[in-house]
Amino acid sequence: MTKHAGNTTEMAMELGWAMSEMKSCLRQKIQEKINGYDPDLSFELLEIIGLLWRSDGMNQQDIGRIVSKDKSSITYLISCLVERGLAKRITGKKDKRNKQVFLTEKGRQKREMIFPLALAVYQRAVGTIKEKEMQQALALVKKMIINLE
Amino acid sequence: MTKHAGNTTEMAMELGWAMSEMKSCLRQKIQEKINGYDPDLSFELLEIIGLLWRSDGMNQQDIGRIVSKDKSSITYLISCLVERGLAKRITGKKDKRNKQVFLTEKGRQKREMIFPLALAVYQRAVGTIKEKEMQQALALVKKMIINLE
DNA sequence: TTAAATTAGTTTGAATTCAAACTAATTGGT
DNA sequence: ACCAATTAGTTTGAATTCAAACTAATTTAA
Repeated sequence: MTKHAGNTTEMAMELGWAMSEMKSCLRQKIQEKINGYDPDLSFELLEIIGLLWRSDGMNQQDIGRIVSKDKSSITYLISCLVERGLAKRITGKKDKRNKQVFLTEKGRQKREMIFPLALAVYQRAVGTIKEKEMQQALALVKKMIINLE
Repeated sequence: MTKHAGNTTEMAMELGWAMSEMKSCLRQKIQEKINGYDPDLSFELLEIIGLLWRSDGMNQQDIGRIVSKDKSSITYLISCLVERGLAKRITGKKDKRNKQVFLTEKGRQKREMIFPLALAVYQRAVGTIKEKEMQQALALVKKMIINLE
């Protein structure tokens, strides 16, 4: 393998670390903001309820696919949301194996206060980055995922 | 905020998901390969010992900074490596708060077999992606991190 | 039509994670 | 010189994570 190709692989490892750092920063910043309003809502729970805020009634499998968590983790986190009265599971009529997760009224209401806080952190992360640049980074990460499959 | 800027923030969220997916894929692929040789070495432990393979004698704080894990997680993972006879802690002479983590002979030997496996997965992820493209993605993620600080 | 294979979600067990509080050591301010 | 503030790492507790095995339901193959 050429030195050139070696550099790209080296950068891929650095990208992995940078990605971990970015996720860690986002998580801390967002958690800090949420704690002021709802200390019982963790960043992990927010990832799930955030999906429901944008698309109520998703099934567990789809939720797991989007956030890339094991289905047993999804079961655990959804149970936490249910325990907190923020969501409920409804068994599918057509396929009883399927369970759709819907927001409760309380869960919907949380959106009003919490979503703008999380959004603001993402906006801050974006700063002056241009849409074209973000698009290219997204496409590259997706390409790497495809290469791994 | 303009629609344009809204799209970039939306893409930043998608980037977050894609990054989680990529990490999950890397982790599974690498773990599969390692399991054939050393089922006792998890991907998480590999992240740490991998750093030591490239830079023996790092202190715990620096290790934590690079992989973006809480210092208590670093304590836990290093203890696991020590338990497995792969690493040892040496207290710094100049600053007794500091502990450097060195590989044992056994830990060094693991590199020979394991490192190429992990490297191959990264190489596969890179595929035909060019150095310039990877560089741009890395720069963007780093910019987002800076924007969050 | 029946049975095997597959799928969606749950349970279990252990590993990994982080926040908070702690100890011990060093640094900085007076 | 002394003490407060800070730092590096550890401990504790609880949350989160995934792999494996499970149950129940659906799909596929014979």
